[in-house]
Amino acid sequence: MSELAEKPLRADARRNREKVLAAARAVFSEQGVDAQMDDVARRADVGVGTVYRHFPTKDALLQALTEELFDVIAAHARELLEHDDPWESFREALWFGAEKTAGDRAFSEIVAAHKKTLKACRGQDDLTITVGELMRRCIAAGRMRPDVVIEDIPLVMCGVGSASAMPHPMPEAWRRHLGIVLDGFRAEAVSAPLHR
Amino acid sequence: MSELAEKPLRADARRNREKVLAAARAVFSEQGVDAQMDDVARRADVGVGTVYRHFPTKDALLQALTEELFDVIAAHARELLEHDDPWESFREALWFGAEKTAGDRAFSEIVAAHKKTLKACRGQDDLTITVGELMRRCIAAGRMRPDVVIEDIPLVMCGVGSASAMPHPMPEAWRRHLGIVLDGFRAEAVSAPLHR
Amino acid sequence: MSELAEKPLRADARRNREKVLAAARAVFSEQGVDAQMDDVARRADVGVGTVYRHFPTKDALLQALTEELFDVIAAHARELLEHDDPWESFREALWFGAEKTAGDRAFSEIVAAHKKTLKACRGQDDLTITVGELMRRCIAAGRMRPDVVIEDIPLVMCGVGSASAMPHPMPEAWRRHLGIVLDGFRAEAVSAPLHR
Amino acid sequence: MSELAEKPLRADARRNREKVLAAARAVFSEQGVDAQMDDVARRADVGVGTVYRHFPTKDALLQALTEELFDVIAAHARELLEHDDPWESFREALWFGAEKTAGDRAFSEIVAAHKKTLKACRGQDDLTITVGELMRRCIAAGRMRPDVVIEDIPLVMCGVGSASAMPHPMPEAWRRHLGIVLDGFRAEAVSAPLHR
DNA sequence: TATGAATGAGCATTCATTCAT
DNA sequence: GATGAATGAATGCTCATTCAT
Repeated sequence: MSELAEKPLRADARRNREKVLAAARAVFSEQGVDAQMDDVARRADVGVGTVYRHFPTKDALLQALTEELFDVIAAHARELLEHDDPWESFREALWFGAEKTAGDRAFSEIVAAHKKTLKACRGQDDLTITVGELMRRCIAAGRMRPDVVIEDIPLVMCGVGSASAMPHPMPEAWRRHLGIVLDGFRAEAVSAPLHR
Repeated sequence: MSELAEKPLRADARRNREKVLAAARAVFSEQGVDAQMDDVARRADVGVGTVYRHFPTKDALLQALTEELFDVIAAHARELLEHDDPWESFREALWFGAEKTAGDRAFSEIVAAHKKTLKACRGQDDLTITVGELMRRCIAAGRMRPDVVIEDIPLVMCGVGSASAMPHPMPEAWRRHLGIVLDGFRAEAVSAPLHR
Repeated sequence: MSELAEKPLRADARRNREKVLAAARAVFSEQGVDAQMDDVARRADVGVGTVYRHFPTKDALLQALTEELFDVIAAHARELLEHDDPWESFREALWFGAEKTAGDRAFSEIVAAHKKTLKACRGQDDLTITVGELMRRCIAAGRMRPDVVIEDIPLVMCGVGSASAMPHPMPEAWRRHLGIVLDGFRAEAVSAPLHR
Repeated sequence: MSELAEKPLRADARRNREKVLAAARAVFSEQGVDAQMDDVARRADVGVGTVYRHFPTKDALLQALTEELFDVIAAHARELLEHDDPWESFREALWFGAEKTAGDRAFSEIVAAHKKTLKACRGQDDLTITVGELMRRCIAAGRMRPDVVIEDIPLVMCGVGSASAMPHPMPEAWRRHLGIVLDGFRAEAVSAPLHR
């Protein structure tokens, strides 16, 4: 009956797990990875003990949050594999991921790897593969510079994430920036006489 | 004759101040802003008290380190104002700043504003003005997309900085990435028909 | 029914709070305000964290201790407002307060204002008002010199407190002293021809 | 040539010693015994090392300061032994001592014994003896309550000292208080029907 | 001898994690 | 299972004292 043979998990337990995850999402996305476990518990309206029942350590909780977001972004990217226009698919995948990254300070910090290098996770691998594939298609269709590689994506995302952590975050700043950088990824960009 | 009219500062004091700064640079650039003052002292082979004699708080030390780097980068950029080719000047200014940013985890974190929003400092203002001017020249010469703005620079630097904070930092990653992004800033990039 | 509508506070928490207060009372009354938080924790046989859970700062703990004592003294004084003999009431109020002051080095230091000027607290205001009233009655009844003022009381208490902080505290010293000073406050004292 | 066969002490050394003592007097009398050695040095316009050359520890410096004041007060009291009127002599001795105590926060704290119980010193012993003698004369002449003892004096001084350490020190407060307490010490005071 | 930079034990406070209720 | 009080190692900073210059 359960999706996975993991644990049936009583109804109220599952409900609590969701409450904790939601609270943790809210707290960490607002305050970054240095937010405190007590704040998460308070926001979830449960005791810290309950948080620790579902997630053995703070890192585990952060990991779960991160994986969840990677999963969402990866799923969205995967759907875009169906689309015809490779460039638009890639563009939309990035845009969606940026939107999520910009809205989550902890995720930004983790993507930037400045704090808490997280363990490899399925969602991230999945996302890497999918976006890699989207990029391959763009390049194959002559729509993207052939020297853009998958490793470029986190670096772009880091800029997006930092924009929203700025003292005076301008919501539109990262959007404009991303637009420019994506333009730079286009094959047309490199086709111009680049070096004088 | 003296660089600053501040205080002559005894020879051994200056030497120690340099030792502290060097140690702090090493420690914070490796471990980020969360490194401990005791580690700095240990690395400098002095007592903590000595660190605090030269820098009243951890923040002040971080600030000094940051300003120093901004000063170096700004000075280099300022020299480039003399060059004829506006694009190459801009490119070199960014490249130099990126080199410094990539090598300093604490600086990266600060630029990304994920931690410790530092007080405004002269070097940073100077750099902002100078790079702004370099950009204006590029745009005036039709060498840069006119919609690139000074606010884009920190976002790019954040990506560069994150690359070296990665679990398996590939030194060449940020270089390739920066090259691509800078290409994207070029006027030629946007002049191409964007959607065929 | 409940003394305070604040928080019910779990049974063990209240017990620990009392343990902390008692230990703090013991430690600070013996060693003065410079005693350490770790000593309080050790004496209470709890971790420092527990001390800080109940009192956010050392000052807050000291404040609580001080207020508690002021409350006890003020309550006792207030009861004495019921008595008929104004002089005996005043005398007993002072005596009781002196007993408490003499037994508490931190309280003595605070009353003497040599360290940590504490924030105004209800108990102290209450005590000031009540003793002021007791004094007014004495003066009205012609039992106290009319030039004695409420400000004299802390000065007397300071002497009492110092007696017990002496290297070789003689418990009887402050009692004899207080007796003499109180005699000096009596109306009869000043009514005698001062220079024969 | 030198008063004592101690050390001839070079002229500039003596001058420095005086500078240090004066600065220490100023600093400690204003800020109490918790003032810092560095502040003393700064005030004396010498290095800390010089302070430590003349006084091996902070306690030794405080001790010297205290002894000096005790000496001054004791000398003044000793002169008063010549006077005819025993009461006026005693009164003036106390008044003079109170004036000094009120003007010196560190001295007040030390007299109150709340901090740094100082070693016995000649000046203090001298003062104790002299004031004891002044008191004996008063009592013999029937001018002082026979139950007032020398131990009462520090307790009175503590009150005087605390008055000037108060958050809003009223310079006149301790004077009025001392007047009242001294009145209470008079024989006439006790000759009145004291206990109803 | 004077200087003031260097030392480092000491102290208040925080916060991830544990565990008694 | 849930709770939240308890724990205590960790961390930034102070200041009396020492010692190289």
